[in-house]
Amino acid sequence: MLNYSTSEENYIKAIFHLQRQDGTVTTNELANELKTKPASVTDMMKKLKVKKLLNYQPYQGFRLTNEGNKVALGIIRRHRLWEYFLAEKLKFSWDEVHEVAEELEHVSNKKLIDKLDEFLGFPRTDPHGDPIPDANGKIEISKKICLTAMALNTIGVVSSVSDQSSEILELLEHKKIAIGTKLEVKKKFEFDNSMEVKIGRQPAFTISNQLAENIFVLSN
Amino acid sequence: MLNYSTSEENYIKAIFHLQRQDGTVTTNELANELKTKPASVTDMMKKLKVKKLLNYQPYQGFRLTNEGNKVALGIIRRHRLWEYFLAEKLKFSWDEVHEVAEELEHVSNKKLIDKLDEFLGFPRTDPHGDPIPDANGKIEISKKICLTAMALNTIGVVSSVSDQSSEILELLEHKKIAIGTKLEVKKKFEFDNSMEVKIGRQPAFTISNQLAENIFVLSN
DNA sequence: CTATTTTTTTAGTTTTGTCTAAAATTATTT
DNA sequence: AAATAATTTTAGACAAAACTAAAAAAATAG
Ligand SMILES: [Mn+2]
Ligand SMILES: [Mn+2]
Ligand SMILES: [Mn+2]
Ligand SMILES: [Mn+2]
Repeated sequence: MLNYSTSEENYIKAIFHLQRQDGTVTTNELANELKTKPASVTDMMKKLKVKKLLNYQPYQGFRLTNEGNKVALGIIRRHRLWEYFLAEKLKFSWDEVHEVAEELEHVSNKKLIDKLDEFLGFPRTDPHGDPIPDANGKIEISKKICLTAMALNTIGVVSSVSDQSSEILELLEHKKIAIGTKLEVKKKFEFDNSMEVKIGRQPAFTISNQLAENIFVLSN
Repeated sequence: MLNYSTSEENYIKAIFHLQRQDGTVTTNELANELKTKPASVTDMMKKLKVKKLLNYQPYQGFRLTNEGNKVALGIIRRHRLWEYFLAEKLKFSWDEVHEVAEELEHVSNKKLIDKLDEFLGFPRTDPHGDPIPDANGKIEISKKICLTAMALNTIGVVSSVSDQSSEILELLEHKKIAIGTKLEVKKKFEFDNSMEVKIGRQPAFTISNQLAENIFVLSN
């Protein structure tokens, strides 16, 4: 497998994540995700097309080819293994690991990553509950669902929070919700899509729809 | 402390190492070390001068400023900590670690490196016996000396080999010399600067000057 | 079905780091 | 000390990755 620049890798990974949700990815979407300008995206899409990582016809949006998906899974493997290493071995907290892994993921030495995987005991998920692809690029289907999608009276373990702003962290701290917290959904209100949840035997409390949309749990 | 590009860091580190030996470093020396062209070196020297990392007057060679030395020690700290991690935790052999550390050293997140240092138990030397600068950039003086500089009948522990070619490794393997081997110098010959050495109680054997110049030991 | 708005692409620059070829400077011989 | 050789710098070009402004295409509204 060839080697790609840091910039190319960041584009490839972003496309991979966006196409999970949207099928085909658009120029503006990707520019927004990578905090760059649409013109820069178009330039890179031409490059990735030449390298056969991308299906792209002008104005038609883009998807990764099979080869592109393989490359993306390699980057995600490196990212998540480093996240696990940082949290588990270096005792970083779960909200600090992403930024550092964003750089470490670009050191692409196969032996390094496979030995790291072994050293870590072949972990199945990263500190956010996302599955780690194996050495062949195989990845389990994520069991994470959004809090808004949970059935009533079922318990889920908080595994990740999509927004990483300090505002959401402040609110989560106030509500005593952290990664690992067990939440039970007791009621949902049609009017504003707010919900009441419980932690263990404590009294139920209310969560707004905006907050619930950003909380993901591993269910039963 | 500011952030520098991978390319800048590679130049800074190379100057640091060359000036240990030579006092002031020349354009050709550095070009040769970094496998680049003299014109590229001159360009970069101008940049590093503007950033006040370098004392440089055209045609006069260059030296790092105090600030430049500090930056270099930070890079060397990262490099050697990663080398230690690769050898000690991931079980890389001593001749494989350098190449990977050459990339990892450019991920410059202070917390990452200080936590890594702690995780590793604050090691004092890397797998080649070279001292690791502490978080403040303090570094012990290396006790490594060249095999050619050893006194007769003293024992030294092989700690590094400056050449890393497969040719030298083949020869070292044949002579049963590895990192950690205890060598005793028994005789030196003026004619070709070859020497006779012993490993433990085994019979003495001959080492050429070219080979001896590339072997470094920690003595008593 | 036009007209307007939004999205995307193109054209032309900029910055960083590299290179080759030529010019300038310094070092070494004779 | 002048000629020659070696080293270093400059000038000009190029590739990667970004940007701004303008043009082109697609989507949406009236
Ligand atoms: Mn990244
Ligand atoms: Mn993650
Ligand atoms: Mn390096
Ligand atoms: Mn080393």
